[in-house]
Amino acid sequence: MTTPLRKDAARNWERIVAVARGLIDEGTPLQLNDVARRAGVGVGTVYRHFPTSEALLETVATPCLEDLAAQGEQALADGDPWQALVGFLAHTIEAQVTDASLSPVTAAPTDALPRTTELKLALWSVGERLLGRAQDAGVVRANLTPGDLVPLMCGIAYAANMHGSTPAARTATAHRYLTMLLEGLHA
Amino acid sequence: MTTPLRKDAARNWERIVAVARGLIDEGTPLQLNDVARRAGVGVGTVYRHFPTSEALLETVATPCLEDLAAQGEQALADGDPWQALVGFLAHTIEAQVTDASLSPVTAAPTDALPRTTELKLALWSVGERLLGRAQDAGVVRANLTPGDLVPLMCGIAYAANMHGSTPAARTATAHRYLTMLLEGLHA
Amino acid sequence: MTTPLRKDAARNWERIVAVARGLIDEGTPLQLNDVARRAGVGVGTVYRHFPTSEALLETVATPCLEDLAAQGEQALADGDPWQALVGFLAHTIEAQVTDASLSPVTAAPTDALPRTTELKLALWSVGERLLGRAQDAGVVRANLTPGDLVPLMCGIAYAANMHGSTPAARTATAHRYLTMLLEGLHA
Amino acid sequence: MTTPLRKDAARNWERIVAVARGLIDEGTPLQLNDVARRAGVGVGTVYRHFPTSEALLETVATPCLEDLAAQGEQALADGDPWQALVGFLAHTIEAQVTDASLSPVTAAPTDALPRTTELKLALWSVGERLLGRAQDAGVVRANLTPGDLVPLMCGIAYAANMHGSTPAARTATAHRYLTMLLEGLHA
DNA sequence: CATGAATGAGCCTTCATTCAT
DNA sequence: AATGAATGAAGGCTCATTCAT
Repeated sequence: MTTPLRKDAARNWERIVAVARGLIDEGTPLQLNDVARRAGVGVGTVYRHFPTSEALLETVATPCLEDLAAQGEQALADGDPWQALVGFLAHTIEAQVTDASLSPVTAAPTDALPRTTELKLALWSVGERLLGRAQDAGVVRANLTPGDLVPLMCGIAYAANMHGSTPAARTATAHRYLTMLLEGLHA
Repeated sequence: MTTPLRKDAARNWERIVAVARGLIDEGTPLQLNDVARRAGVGVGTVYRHFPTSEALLETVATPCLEDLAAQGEQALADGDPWQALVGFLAHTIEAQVTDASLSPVTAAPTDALPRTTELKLALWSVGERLLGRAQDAGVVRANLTPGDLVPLMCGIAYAANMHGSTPAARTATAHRYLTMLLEGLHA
Repeated sequence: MTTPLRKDAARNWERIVAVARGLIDEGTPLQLNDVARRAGVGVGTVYRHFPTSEALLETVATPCLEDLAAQGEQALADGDPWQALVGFLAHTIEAQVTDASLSPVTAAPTDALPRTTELKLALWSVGERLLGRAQDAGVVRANLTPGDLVPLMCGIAYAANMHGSTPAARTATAHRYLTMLLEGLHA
Repeated sequence: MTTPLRKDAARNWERIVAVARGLIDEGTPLQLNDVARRAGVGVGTVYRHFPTSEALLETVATPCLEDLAAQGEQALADGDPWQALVGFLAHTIEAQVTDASLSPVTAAPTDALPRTTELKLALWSVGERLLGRAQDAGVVRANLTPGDLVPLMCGIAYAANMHGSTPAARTATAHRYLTMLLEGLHA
């Protein structure tokens, strides 16, 4: 139940997040001073909205995480447990490879924003359920546990990022690696 | 044709590398000033031996890389192409997961020491030959290329590090992930 | 269109420039750390106001350069072309000999502040016009070009500084040397 | 009465001076470590021969100073006092403009080597005698004192160095400036 | 709420000089 | 005599964070 922001405060918030998004996309390290300057806003303002750079980073990543969670929920409605799981995982790594804000957030052992923790849990839970369904249906081996999903997706994204230099190449490689892995898991 | 170091210089070199090894193991960032202080040596001495922290890092990583390369060569002598490849890859991720100096060196697009480049190339070449043999023998699918090996090993190590907190757990997980992947690649 | 500084910022700015002025006068090399300490200000503050020591040096020199430029403009109003030129040149070397911030700025092939470049150009232009008038009036030989003025003034200042140790002696010597030179140029 | 150097020591001495000469010519700052490395000699050796970089610099400058002193002595034999003085001064600035080791030595208020002091005095004395002869002969105004000669030559060299970028241009300019000055002094 | 000036710890690096070998 | 490793003071600069305005 957050108090709605004043109109000008909201505008600043938007600007800051937009600038941060841009910096992350171009691989520039997130420095709050820098963000403030580019957003045409005082440092203090940035600090008020985002006490740490992690908070800002997580804010940038949030929409993408929400998207993934939503897609996971939809996947649960899919009649084919195998397709549902595979589709969800494919979405996941694609996001990881495409959106540079994701890896650091996923890898961080601790979160700056409660919302991030919430979303991570949600994703974990969706994965668990999708995996459970698939294993119950006998289409995925038993030696894969819910806790493996996130690390494996991150690992594949990491590998794909090492391999390819253009976003397109990275996406293609990520899918290839995912397929290899899934073939080893398909029962 | 490196001139052998004077005895005192050698002692300092050893100390510095040992301190660096310790810092890396405990996850402390490698700062040359810090290294100097802990090694009980002037900053200048560290800089004389290692012009950059990358050079020091690579020096720490070198023995491990040499080991891997040697094991790879031995694997080539193995009569079973599948076992040879699998064994080599297992050694590789185990090293990555065990020795914190390895990942940054492997991931770096450029090397500080020529020796590092040499070793990386050697490892790449060994991997290529082991993979080639296995594919020629028809035991590994064709959709895996030599260029995939390094990224995949790094990715698995990354995943295993995310998953487990103790070295032992990480090693076990890494092996499990490798096995999953290999099952998908076994022809 | 410079935004006027906040009151406290302005006070720091003044302090810093004052300290720099003092250091230059006593021949101490300008080191921003040192300036900060003496001004009772954080290093960062100095760096915020003056990104390099050259910028600070030029800031110190600016008022003097502005003065010279103004005097040059006034000289252009003088009815006697010879007196106008001589007067301007006399002011110039006097300044060079008196104010230690000037020589390094004049000698530098490149400027840190746009304002400095502006002022140098203005001075060059005034000199050119004064010389042109004098040559047109036939009171100065033709073998002197506008480009000679700055080097010659600097050279005379340099010579006067070598010769005398007290400011007064240096000023006197500078005038004497200027006179010698002008006698060789008077037509 | 210096003890003659051992043959190898002499060879090192030569090498060091030659390297220093080169560095000065190319405008590189004289750092004894650097000199040692380039000369293929230990730092200690350089320090043994030249306790400070000034000593080395002066050693490099010495032959040129000796040359000037010799030319001054010859000039004293010239029947024409004006020509003798002018020729000597011309040689002097030409040397200053051509040989980068000279200005710092001439400008330094204190010398590292006794030989340097000796040579400076000799030059001063020659100048004084040449000037005296010319003033006695009534061809040079009285308002020029012996103590002015060195500063003026240095000042002209300084001016010429500011003006021209190639050695040839600098030499030409230096002569032009000298001529201007002499015209003002010719009686 | 917003601003952005100020802070200063902290890291990096160079270089003159010494001294054990 | 020569060597060159070692030293560490000294200076340069950045950046996360605070707080007066």
